[in-house]
Amino acid sequence: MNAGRTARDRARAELTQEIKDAARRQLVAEGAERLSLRAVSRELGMVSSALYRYFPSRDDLLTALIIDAYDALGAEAEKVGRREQDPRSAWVAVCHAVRGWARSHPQEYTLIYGSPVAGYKAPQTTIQPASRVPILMIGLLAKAEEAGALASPEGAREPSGVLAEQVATIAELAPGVPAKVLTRAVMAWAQLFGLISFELYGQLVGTMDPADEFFADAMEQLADFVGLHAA
Amino acid sequence: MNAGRTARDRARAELTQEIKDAARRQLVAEGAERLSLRAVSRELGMVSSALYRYFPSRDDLLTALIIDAYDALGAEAEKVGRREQDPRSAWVAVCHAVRGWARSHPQEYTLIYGSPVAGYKAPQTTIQPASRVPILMIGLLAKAEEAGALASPEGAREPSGVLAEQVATIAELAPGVPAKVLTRAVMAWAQLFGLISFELYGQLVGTMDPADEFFADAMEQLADFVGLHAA
DNA sequence: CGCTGTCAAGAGCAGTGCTCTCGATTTAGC
DNA sequence: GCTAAATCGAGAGCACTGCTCTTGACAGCG
Repeated sequence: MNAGRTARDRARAELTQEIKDAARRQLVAEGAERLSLRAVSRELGMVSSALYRYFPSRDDLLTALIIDAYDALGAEAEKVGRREQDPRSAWVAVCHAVRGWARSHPQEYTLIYGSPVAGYKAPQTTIQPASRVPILMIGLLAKAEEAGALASPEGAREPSGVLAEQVATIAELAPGVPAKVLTRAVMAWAQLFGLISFELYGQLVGTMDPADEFFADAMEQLADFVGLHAA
Repeated sequence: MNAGRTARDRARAELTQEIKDAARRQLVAEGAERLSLRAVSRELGMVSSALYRYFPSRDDLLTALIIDAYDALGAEAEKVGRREQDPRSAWVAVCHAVRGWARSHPQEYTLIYGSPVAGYKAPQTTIQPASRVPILMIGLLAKAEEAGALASPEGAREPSGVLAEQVATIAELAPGVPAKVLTRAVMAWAQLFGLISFELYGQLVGTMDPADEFFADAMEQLADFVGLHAA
């Protein structure tokens, strides 16, 4: 469990964590674009230039927070998903868990699923933690398929051309799941985040807000849509 | 067409428009949060403090741009919608128009449908232009219903409780359209913007990107989903 | 003509990200 | 154990930002 060999290494690791924690507090309180290195350094009682020994730029600090946020959401979703036996229940529970996490961590949600921070270019290191939840949900479809509890959607066209190739890359994660289900899964994925973003950013005010019942209804319909049988 | 009576009034109206135009250029080039009053004033050859005679704050300038963006998208969608006879074709065409506008005006799209700018609170004046597109799409459903071309979705539960009340407020815009269709319409609305945001913000990279075929397929399925018959 | 309201300009405040230099301290190699 | 190298926090400074306040000039109206 010894993080580093020398005292300096340990101190560095600890301080790095403290910086991230202070930055996260600021993020939660003020939002991503108001996250200020100088304010973080003030909170830690150090001078602003010292921060640059730990994070080369503000964007790098943001990247660290982004990865942490993806991992936190991924861990939460996986935990909830494991609790359910039946794939459909797990799918619906994961959807509700994602919404719950987004509502209790709106700034972190915005950081990863909102519009990108100006001038910020996400590095490759974020895509692995970013794919935890989608992989989890695709996995649930595969599990349902194995159990024979996945219906192939009616009326949907069989993907062809470029779309068929794209679906094929996803299909590697879920052998046996029909292509028509996979395109619907991506639709469902976007639907989930569209609804959450609308709710969080006030686009539903005046109509479906508060959205608890509407969201629950939508998630049931979405589970039907991707072919998950009701238990 | 005379904007103001005195020369001063006319100059003021012109300058206000010039400020908005310069600000929009900056928005397109740099993004909303990098929009700088000082840079706008530099471009116009005036001093920064003079801008405050026209827009009391940066947020007020943003509000003006937001309203313009909503109106531009709304006008575009309405134009495309009018070109189509059949409600389903119009619905699908409007969806594609929204995506097209978003792709050609990503910063303006982000301004109105992305995560809110930090500390910015949208004033009431934005909600009327914001509702042009949803009202248009609900109207298409009502038109289809009148023509007897709207199928009531199977498998969907009839809304009850709070949800039923919420749907009732929407139903005033679309008399005759079944409640089950209206909840699906809101889902479709969120689906559309979820997909566009995913595409714009790189969440589809590695899977469905480029998204043209996928988007087209999704929109057809979505039209089915809300009960619009294929022509 | 003179008053009043409007205007652009400029200085200034408090804040930002980031760079560079400067001693002090710790680590690592011999 | 001693020295050279790496690392560290501190501080000054640059080029920005939104915004406020004051000042002096000008236009419009009675």
